[in-house]
Amino acid sequence: MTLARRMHILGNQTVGPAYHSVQQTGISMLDIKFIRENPDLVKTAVANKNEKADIDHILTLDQRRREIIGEVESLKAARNRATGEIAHKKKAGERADDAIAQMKEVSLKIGQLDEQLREVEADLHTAMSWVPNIPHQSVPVGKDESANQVVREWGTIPKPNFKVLPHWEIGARLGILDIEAATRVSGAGFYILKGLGSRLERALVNFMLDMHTTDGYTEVSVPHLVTEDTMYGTGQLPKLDDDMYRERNDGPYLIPTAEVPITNMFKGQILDHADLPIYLVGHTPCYRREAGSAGKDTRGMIRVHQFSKVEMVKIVRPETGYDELESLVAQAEKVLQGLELPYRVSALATGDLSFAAAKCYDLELWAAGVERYLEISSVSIFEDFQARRMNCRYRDEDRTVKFPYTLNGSGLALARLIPAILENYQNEDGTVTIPERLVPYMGGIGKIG
RNA sequence: GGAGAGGUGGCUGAGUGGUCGAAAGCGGCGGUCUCGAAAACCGUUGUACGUGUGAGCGUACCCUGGGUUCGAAUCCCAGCCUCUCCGCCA
Repeated sequence: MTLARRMHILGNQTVGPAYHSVQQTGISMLDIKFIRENPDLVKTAVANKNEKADIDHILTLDQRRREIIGEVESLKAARNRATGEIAHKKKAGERADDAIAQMKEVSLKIGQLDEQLREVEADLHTAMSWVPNIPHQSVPVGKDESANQVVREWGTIPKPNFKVLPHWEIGARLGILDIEAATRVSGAGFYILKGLGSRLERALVNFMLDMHTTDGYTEVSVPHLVTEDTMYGTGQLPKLDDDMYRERNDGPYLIPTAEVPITNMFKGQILDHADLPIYLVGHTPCYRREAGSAGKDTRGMIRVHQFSKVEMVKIVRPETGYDELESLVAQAEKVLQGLELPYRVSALATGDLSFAAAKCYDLELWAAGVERYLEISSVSIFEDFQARRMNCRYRDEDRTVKFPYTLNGSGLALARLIPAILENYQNEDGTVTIPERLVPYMGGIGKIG
């Protein structure tokens, strides 16, 4: 299931905290000016994404905000002038009782207006935080995944002349996957890999990290616990609150993907244009409550609360953004091609697109045992949506400060990749062949069983 | 966990209630000089919001959030973070 679908299931939204540390007047996710000038375009985007942000309410608050600012700032200007005069008089040894008394009144009024402004801005910010990113014009319009478009397929789907066992069965028989033990330890929705199964996961991680770092990505090892405003920065909050684990009530969150800590490394920073593009790759566990998906994919390791994933992140100049998206997809595909696993690439429809994404490709690979396509990678571009939320900028050659584009893509998710290998590389005698490129990473072992 | 010190512009670092968005230096940018470069010298150099067609004008920002005051980088309170020492520990 995509992030988008998971979010739709969540439904009821509660108003989250104010995310003060990132909050800045006027900057939220979309530029308030953009909403002001293109209300209909934004409304259409909200509808196409099956979201329900109230744009008219935002416009009203924005109008009110500017009215108050006009009023309070002229009062402040007057006060600043008077204050300068008072200072002058005091210095000259004169009294300034009248002016001080007068300014006392003015300051009181300013305090009241500031309070009103604070409230309006808090409301505005909350409302803005629920406005999703606008889909790119190339994204197919459609209410759900049925409108997704397959853009290409690679490899041929094998048609074995024997019954391929689902991964949980072959895994159990080979003694490399122990779902029961995982349930004993942690409850439903976990997996334990043993022996060559665990070795296989490690081999895959190393294979992928080696490939990506060879291709110019810098490997990072990041925290799995992050603050609330970090979650806000990449767009998980406020919307996905119910789908994430959290340490107590106001403690840090467990990351649902390495995208979160890696992208937020640049939160609040002004990068130099020479630093761009930034390519990073990291391997972390991903923790997901999977709230709302109870009863789906209950068997095996397809849908679990914790899984391992290699994630790629890019921070790039806006003008290169969509080229970077294509090369990022290609990078994820390269892993599957290296493992000789057949897959297809789909462009997600507007209704299947995640809250923060402008465009997204899913890589789905065929799993012979469960006889269906599994989403193994999601490659997205967020344009400047995340950069705005994080307040991450870069200084361009002309010295102006701009928002970069951010992208990320799985490269890849282990809890989908391992089942695919166990099923697609399964032999009639119940053994599993190791993909050729992986054999060196398996210490020369070419077959399990 | 205990005890101290501290968080100022891209960086270093002054500033302890009043024309302070903030000295100075470094760095950056522009210029003079040069065949070119370095050095030297001169000039310039924050971000956001509001307003205006525009030059501009106004407001806010010295970790964050409150408070005191006619007026806060400067005083008070809370929080976050950093550093040093002690203790504990993978």
